Amino acid sequence: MVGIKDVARRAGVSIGTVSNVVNRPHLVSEATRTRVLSVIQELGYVRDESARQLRAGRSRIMALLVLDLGNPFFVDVARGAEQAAHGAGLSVITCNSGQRVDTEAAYLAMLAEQRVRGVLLSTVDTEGEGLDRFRRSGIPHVFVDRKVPGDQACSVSVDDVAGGELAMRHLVEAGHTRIAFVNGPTVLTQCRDRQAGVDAALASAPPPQRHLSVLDATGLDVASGRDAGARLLGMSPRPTAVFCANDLLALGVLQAMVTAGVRVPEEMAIVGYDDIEFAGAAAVPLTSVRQPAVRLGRTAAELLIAETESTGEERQHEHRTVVFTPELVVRDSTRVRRG
Amino acid sequence: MVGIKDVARRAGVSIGTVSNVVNRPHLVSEATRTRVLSVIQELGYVRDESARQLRAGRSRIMALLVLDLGNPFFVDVARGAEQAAHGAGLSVITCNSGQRVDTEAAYLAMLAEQRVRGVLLSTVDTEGEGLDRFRRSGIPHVFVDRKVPGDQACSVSVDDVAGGELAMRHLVEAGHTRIAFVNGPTVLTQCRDRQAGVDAALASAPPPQRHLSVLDATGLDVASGRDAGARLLGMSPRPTAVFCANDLLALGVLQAMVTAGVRVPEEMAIVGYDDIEFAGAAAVPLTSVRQPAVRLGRTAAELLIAETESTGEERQHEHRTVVFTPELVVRDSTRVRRG
DNA sequence: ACAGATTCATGAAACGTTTCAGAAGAGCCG
DNA sequence: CGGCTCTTCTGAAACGTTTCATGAATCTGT
Repeated sequence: MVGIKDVARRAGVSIGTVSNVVNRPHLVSEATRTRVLSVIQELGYVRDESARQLRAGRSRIMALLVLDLGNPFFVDVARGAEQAAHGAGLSVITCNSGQRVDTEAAYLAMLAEQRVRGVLLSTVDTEGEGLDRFRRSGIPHVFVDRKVPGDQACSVSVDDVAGGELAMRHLVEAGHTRIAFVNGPTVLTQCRDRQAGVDAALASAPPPQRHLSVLDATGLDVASGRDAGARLLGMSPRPTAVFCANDLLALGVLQAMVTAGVRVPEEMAIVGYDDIEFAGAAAVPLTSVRQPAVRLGRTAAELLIAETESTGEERQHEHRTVVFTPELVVRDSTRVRRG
Repeated sequence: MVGIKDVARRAGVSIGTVSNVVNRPHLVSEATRTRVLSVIQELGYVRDESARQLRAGRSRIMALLVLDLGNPFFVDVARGAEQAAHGAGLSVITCNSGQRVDTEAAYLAMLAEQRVRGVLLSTVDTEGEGLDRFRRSGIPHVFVDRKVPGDQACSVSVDDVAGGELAMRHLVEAGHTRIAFVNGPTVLTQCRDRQAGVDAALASAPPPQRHLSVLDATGLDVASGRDAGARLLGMSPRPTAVFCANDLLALGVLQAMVTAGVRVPEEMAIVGYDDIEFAGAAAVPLTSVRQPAVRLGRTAAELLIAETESTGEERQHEHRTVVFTPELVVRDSTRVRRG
């Protein structure tokens, strides 16, 4: 593999000069610069980033570790992060843990060894071994979609308690009294918070008393939603409304209802969460709690960039905690149609 | 930042020994090994991968460069690739070009500088500057979802011509004579091939003559599909069936139809492509051409691993070209319902 | 007790860059 | 012409690992 030495020899200059041509072209005379560049072209020289990084000390890569790329919500987060990162001349690499703690830990270890410039974290783990070790590695990081005490790290999130409340209040106000909540794995703070919102909404609701059934789904995907839907169908008395922790779950529940011939929303109202693009295109367009996903990713990346820059120059970095507010988007799945 | 030296000093051994503890533990006595490990633990030492890679010569990262993560098809491809890569002890990083040629070129350059172990390529570019330079860098790579002559590189793809033919023949057999084809950007070979399949199906169809309108969408996403749907609605005489190069386009077209009150499939039959999970959950479940996405990714990664291993030991590597066959999944969007 | 194996630890070279102090030459001023 | 400054280039020292030849110490069998 051709290295900087080969270029130097061939162009009849020192390796320092070649390096300057690549990194600080203004320090090199027009003549030598073009000569060196043409040799680089000719030999197909590609700088070895590991050597560069070893010496220069910093990487130009920002990583994004997400819970599940199968959820379009996180794809939007990634989009936002890329916008901001590219603006700052950084490349973004995405790592998908698929909500597996061990995969997540493996990625965290890899990113730490890689000495990435910074990492955007959306992890399952909140205080396990893997995450802990990573945090001690000293690599700048920002939590995405999880609120974290401001003295520990920056974080950008959406108020999940408020979101859960929004959804449940909507169902309560529509007059439902037997309501189900299909929650995802409660190891996820998002799921716990949304449930807290649900509970709060019910606690503050005016009489009469509502009955809430909580169904725990095994995952946050469409298949788990179908399972939950089947269980829902078997209940008696059957709830008349269901709030799902996630649009994917909601889509699965919806499929189960459609297949079983249960009319939505007349016999079963459904509310999802995230307002992914496919929610509005579903068999029955889904009412959902919208989160500003792209903005979440962009803001997180901006915070991360600010942090990596500040730690270099000033001594101090003040962690920031940004919390966005979710918004309810009402569609047919909870709206009894006229006519 | 704590390095191998610090560990060595603190444990009272040489740096070579520390390295052995980490990489070839069997060469180190039980006693020193545990002592060194506990120091590593205590100091929170994390190996610097750039130094390691510089010396050891090879990375342990496989990259996947995809056209568009917003398309669940590619997320499935990524899933498959991860399965195979993890099996071989490699980490996968995903880079999303979003179909922008310049972003793509930037990622390719980054991956080359990074001296990644290998790259799975799903690019817009087929013979541009960026891709060319990357290929000359000598990093092993396998083309995913694009067939490439076997003397150039390995590739794993699905027969897009056959897929296009499958879809169009289905519409012809259902008796449609005014048919539209909503195609994506024709810079993509996938789109060109699917169109070729469409043409072939029409050419070989028995009389009467069919009329085909080709609409070029600006992207391969839902929004572009809505645009195309609007154009479709404005045509007169309006086609009675439409085949979309992509499920996302199809979902957009479907939305436009539903919004305009055009009944699907009675007034407008729709066929999509990819059979993403959301296709079956759509307002009207979509007929679609299914591709084995996960298998595509897995096979490609396996080929890549084989290539990286063979070039090390033997001198020869025989490029392989794998082509899968797509399959038509018929759903309500083309099936006139009984009753 | 001794040669030969075996086990374990060491020290230094190498990997391909970046960076920096300084040399060489050119241009300018008095 | 001597002393400046400027521009341009050089050579060597780092960066933090891995790896390998070498050496010291212990074990094995006779």
